[in-house]
Amino acid sequence: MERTPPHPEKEQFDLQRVLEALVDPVRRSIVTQLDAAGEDIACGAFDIAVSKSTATHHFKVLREAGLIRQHYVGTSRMNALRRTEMDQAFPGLLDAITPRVAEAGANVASAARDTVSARRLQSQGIAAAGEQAPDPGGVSRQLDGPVVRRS
Amino acid sequence: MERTPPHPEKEQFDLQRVLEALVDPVRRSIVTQLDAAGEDIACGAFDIAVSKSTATHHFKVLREAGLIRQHYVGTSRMNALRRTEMDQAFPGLLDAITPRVAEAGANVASAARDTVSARRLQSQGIAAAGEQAPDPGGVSRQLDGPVVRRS
DNA sequence: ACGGAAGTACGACTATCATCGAACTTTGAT
DNA sequence: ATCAAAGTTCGATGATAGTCGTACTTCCGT
Repeated sequence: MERTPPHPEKEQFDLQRVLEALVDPVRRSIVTQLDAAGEDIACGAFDIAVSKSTATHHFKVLREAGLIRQHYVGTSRMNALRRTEMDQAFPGLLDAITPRVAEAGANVASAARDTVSARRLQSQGIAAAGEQAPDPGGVSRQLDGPVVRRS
Repeated sequence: MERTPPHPEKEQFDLQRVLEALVDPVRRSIVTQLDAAGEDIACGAFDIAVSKSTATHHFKVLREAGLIRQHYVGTSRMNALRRTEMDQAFPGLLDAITPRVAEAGANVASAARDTVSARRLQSQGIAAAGEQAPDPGGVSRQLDGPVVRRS
């Protein structure tokens, strides 16, 4: 491999694609973790509750939307948030969906209140990664095997 | 009827729900038109290329996400953008997805570049409402009959 | 050279959702 | 009273996208 996968240019960023990428809780979680870390993170080092193949899919969607930049380091694929470029393309967007850490007198209902919305998560058996999710099933960080799909 | 449908409180706004509402091009177009108009608009007065029943569905999703407020005036259902509340709940979000009208020296790639993404639109036979969409099919504003679905 | 680690690719399965038409309701004119 | 306008509700349908497992590829130690 070695050859870095295709990344869109900043000028080619498409709002529709970006939103489609960000609407998925798992992908938004990836973006959030990258934003919080402030440094590159390997695909396998994320706290997400999906199988490897599914994770690959999510990273691909994020990359094609221009949200992350990927490059290899050994067998590991590192991911970096394309903060600056995204901010230039769609000012305020990442800030809006990134959990705020309690903003002084500001409203409480920020992205921090994003409980990773149990709704679709429950219906698909996804364990809420970080946040304050109730996590009724007790699952929260599987090692290798993906999430059990009830029903 | 008369009785106004259920609207979520500002404190109940959920990022996941809001994003799911905004990811649809038709719904985002509705929000955009409301934002541009600055005043209430009746359901039937929007420039969207879907049938009435589908439109009803979209308005419901927007309302349940807290993006719009609906109330009856005669047989017409008026829609208002809940700008202030949304801005308090998720600062910058609406600004980020609302087409900017060329912002001085700022980057060009703003939400204005959202060509309503032909991608899924084409695949579903949706006519791009406003914007600068190519609109290959020539359809752009159906009176009553909805969009033809090719294949 | 071998084996494991880290991902990717591919095909299959499901659930969701945008869409429509037809039937129904409500309201305001005529 | 009647009618039309404006929406809603109710299935049905079709496409998309998230998910998984298996098989395959690459790279790095040992």
